[in-house]
Amino acid sequence: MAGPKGSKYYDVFLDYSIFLSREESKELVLTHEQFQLLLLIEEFGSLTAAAKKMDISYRKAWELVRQSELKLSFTLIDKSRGGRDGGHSTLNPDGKLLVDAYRQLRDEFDESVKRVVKKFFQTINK
Amino acid sequence: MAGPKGSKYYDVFLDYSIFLSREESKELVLTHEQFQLLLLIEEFGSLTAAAKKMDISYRKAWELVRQSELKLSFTLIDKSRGGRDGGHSTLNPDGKLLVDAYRQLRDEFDESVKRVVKKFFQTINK
DNA sequence: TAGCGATAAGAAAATATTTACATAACACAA
DNA sequence: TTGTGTTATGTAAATATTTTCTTATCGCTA
Repeated sequence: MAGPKGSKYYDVFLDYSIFLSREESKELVLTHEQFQLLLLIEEFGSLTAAAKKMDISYRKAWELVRQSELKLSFTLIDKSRGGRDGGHSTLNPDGKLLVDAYRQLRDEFDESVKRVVKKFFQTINK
Repeated sequence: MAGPKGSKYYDVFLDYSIFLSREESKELVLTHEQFQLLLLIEEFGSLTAAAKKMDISYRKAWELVRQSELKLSFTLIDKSRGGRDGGHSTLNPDGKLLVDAYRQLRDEFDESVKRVVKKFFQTINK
């Protein structure tokens, strides 16, 4: 999925999200949304810009970052105020590592999705 | 992740959820929670039992099923009231196919997670 | 030194979600 | 014909989340 025209699954897409959680308590540590935000911060070097791209308020984006770092108990982002451009936010080395692992997993997942979807449509068309 | 003792990622787990969405509108069609519910309905043959297992109210579980079928515009579950046991809910052939695809993807994802996590800890320990 | 654009953060208002409650139908069995 | 356990569904109450507004700080630049 997405399936071929005429299939029940036309225009429907089998998708996934990646997140971090505590193994024992199952508490969410980093949601898919928080990962997306990190990717956008990396791309734009700005929390304001990332928030706009995600179509959420700056206030919410700021809270997402705050919660990410609070839950992990280490920082992911270097932030600064003032200066020529008003300030910026960039991933620190820990943030980069995490985002790199995320990207690797995403790439592997994308391949899995393709394989399984192909098999699915072979099955329902037999 | 979960990482080795002493690692920043000790007790933290890299995880995922699978869902269905509309390719163009990005509208959610079947959430992870709805997939979980289908799995439990398959296992127990009852919406009431599945709701209890998921620790949500019957009312909510019923709404999740209703929305699933509404969004897909075809049914996934055969439901009946009355009878010896009061009634039951079971997956119909479409429901079974979907749940089977879900399980296949889940199995492939689990392997991917293992691979990537291993690589991650090789990286941060070098 | 005034302005600009970004981060920082509290608080209230607006929305959305979830739970709780209530009532009913259904079909079998005792 | 009454009881039992399930599905069916509307409504109100309770919670949670998100947005909006506001005020502040920071450091370069004109």
